[in-house]
Amino acid sequence: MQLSCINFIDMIRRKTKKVETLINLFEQKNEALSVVDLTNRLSTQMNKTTVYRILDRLEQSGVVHSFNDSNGLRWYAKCNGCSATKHTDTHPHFQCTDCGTIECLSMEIPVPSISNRQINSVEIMLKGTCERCIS
Amino acid sequence: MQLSCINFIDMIRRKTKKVETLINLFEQKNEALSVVDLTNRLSTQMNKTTVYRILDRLEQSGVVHSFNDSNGLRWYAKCNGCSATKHTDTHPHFQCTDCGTIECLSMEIPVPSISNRQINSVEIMLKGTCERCIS
DNA sequence: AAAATTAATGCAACTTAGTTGCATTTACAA
DNA sequence: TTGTAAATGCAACTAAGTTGCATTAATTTT
Ligand SMILES: [Mn+2]
Ligand SMILES: [Mn+2]
Ligand SMILES: [Zn+2]
Ligand SMILES: [Zn+2]
Repeated sequence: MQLSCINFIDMIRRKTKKVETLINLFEQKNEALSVVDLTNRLSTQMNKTTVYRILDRLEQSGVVHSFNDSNGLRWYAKCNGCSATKHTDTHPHFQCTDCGTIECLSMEIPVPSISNRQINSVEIMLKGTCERCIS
Repeated sequence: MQLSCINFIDMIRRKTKKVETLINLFEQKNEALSVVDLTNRLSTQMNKTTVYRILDRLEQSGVVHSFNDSNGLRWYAKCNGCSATKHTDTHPHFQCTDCGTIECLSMEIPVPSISNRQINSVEIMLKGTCERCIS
């Protein structure tokens, strides 16, 4: 956990305090974080533009990857084994329609190829009710 | 083609000229249409608010379904065998990162269930280069 | 250590997709 | 024809995300 965090910092240009703050949030749980949530939670510590830019840098470094949910909001989740040059972690996500939480799933979902088309990435979002909201 | 179009109109409350215009656009190709594109193309024929509202009604009627692409734009595509009460057509989509076009795919991609979670829908987006842009 | 360079940040203004309220018009039924 | 409910237009609004530019902080060079 702590080790991978250090690896993360190695990938980006400057390991500032604010960058560390962002990375630590992603280390805590195996959940994605929405930018709206992050800018709110960090509003006293840094400007929202800074949040956007740090997330952008983290993505380019292969630390996190981004996607949009069906409400049009942008989310980020930590990558597993990606780098600045190789973004290969395309795990599926699960969003609870009750609480909005997005979990990162470790399952592999095989996708068939399509003739005459080049598939570069696959985004899979399962939607339903999460463990907490189901009971 | 023409028959299914008539079925479509039966599902919604009033078959106005503008509603027919929208439905006809979806009948033409097996491609999804972005709301931004639609409001632009129809800007001389109807207000953008009307476009949004008609699409909303068409979705509630089971004529089309909506989703968001990774650029945060909302898209609509025609449903296959859905109704106001049963939205079961969850076909995957393919978006070309060159031209932006989104195709509806007829393939079935099996998704495993997750313990302690209720999966209600699955959204799958393949990204890459389409037939036209690949050559 | 001081100066020079480069990256990171804050702030305000901006862009734009999508929504809302309300007045008006159109469609349909009584 | 009259009454009622749905559909539409228009303007104002909301909010996520972006951009430009001045300032600050970190790193490198001398
Ligand atoms: Mn990744
Ligand atoms: Mn459907
Ligand atoms: Zn939940
Ligand atoms: Zn293309």
